Amino acid sequence: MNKIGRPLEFNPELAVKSAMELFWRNGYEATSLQNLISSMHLSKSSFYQTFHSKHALFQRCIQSYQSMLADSFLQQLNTAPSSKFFITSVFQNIADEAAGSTVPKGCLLMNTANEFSQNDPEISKMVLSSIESLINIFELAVTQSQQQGEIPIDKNPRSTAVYLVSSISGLRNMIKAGAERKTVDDIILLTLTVLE
Amino acid sequence: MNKIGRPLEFNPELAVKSAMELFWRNGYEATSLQNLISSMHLSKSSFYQTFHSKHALFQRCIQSYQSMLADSFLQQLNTAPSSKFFITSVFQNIADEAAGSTVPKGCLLMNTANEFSQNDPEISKMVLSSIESLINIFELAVTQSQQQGEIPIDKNPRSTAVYLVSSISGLRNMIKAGAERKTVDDIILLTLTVLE
DNA sequence: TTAAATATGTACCATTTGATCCAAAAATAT
DNA sequence: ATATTTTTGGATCAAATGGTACATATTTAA
Repeated sequence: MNKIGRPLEFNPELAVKSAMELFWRNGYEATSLQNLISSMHLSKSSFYQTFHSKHALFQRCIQSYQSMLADSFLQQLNTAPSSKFFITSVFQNIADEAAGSTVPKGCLLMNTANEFSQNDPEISKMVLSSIESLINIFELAVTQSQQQGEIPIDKNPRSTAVYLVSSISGLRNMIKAGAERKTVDDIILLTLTVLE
Repeated sequence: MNKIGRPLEFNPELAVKSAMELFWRNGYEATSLQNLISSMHLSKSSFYQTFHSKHALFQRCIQSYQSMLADSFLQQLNTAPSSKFFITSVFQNIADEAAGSTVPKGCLLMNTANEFSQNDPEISKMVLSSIESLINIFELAVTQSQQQGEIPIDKNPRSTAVYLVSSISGLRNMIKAGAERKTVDDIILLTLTVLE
């Protein structure tokens, strides 16, 4: 199947990525079409022809975010010295958000859950299933870590994974709220005692 | 000092309360002036004369929310059979959000931290100090509970309080995301093991 | 009863919102 | 070179945004 007609002057994947950055940083409502087409470097007509609507683009961004995050986690898990090391390093990386100079963005999935709550069925469904897939990764990590003798065998992997994801969400909230580094470290310390 | 002129036809306190409900449920951006004056039952001119701007009203709502929540917590803490009972019942009450038929609203303070992140200095400051005051209540509860012999004396009250607030925030996020009741219960169970 | 003070309703404001339309430009395949 | 296909820029859209102006209504104090 050959391409016909004038080719795109922009990279849709890259455009989605910069849109995702905007939504991630500012949320759905607070991101205007102007903001989007400016940072995506495309015209309004190209925008609508390619992405159909702000809402549709947002869904695409959520999916892009979810797969980006899942890939990153799985890669980290595979290359970590141990599965428990992976878990702790996830928390440590988040803590660095609190120390960083840039405005903390949190997690796009949780931000979206927060902004939309259950008011947009389509979005809700995507967010929930995305979070579910992240939970699965942590469940895998916990199970592996138990096999590696780092986490007591009596802990339920699924429950532990859900707890970790919930904790991460809370931690990022605290960071967004402006919690100091010490506070963040205290939270992480206590959170991880559950794995012992 | 006598009142002069035509008296108000509405109760400002009550109006703030219904505005707070809206902001709580939908967030700042997604709540329009139309939404506000409709549910507050007042005209645009009365709105601006009394509350000056959407932004100013929002700040007032945050303050109202914070004192409402603090009062409620302190009252619950004082009437609870034990301080640890207070802590666990806070989590149980939140869990009921997940079972309830209404759309979960989360916590206005955390919702706001999430929506604004660090982009509005005035709001940020208010949110952070409000959260701080909630942390203090939990710190008091932990200290009392330690004196009552329910929580090990080696736990740091402040760290534990911060952990609890962070956990609550995460839990409410999960509920907003649509987590099932069983998932919510699992999270709570693990979260509270830190107090043992 | 009159003057001062305040509240209210209506009309209005510029700006921004997300979205559409269409003519012109550009690239490909034949 | 031409027909086809597609992109692009700019004009335009109605609706909604937060906010203001002002004349009118209503109440109080003197």
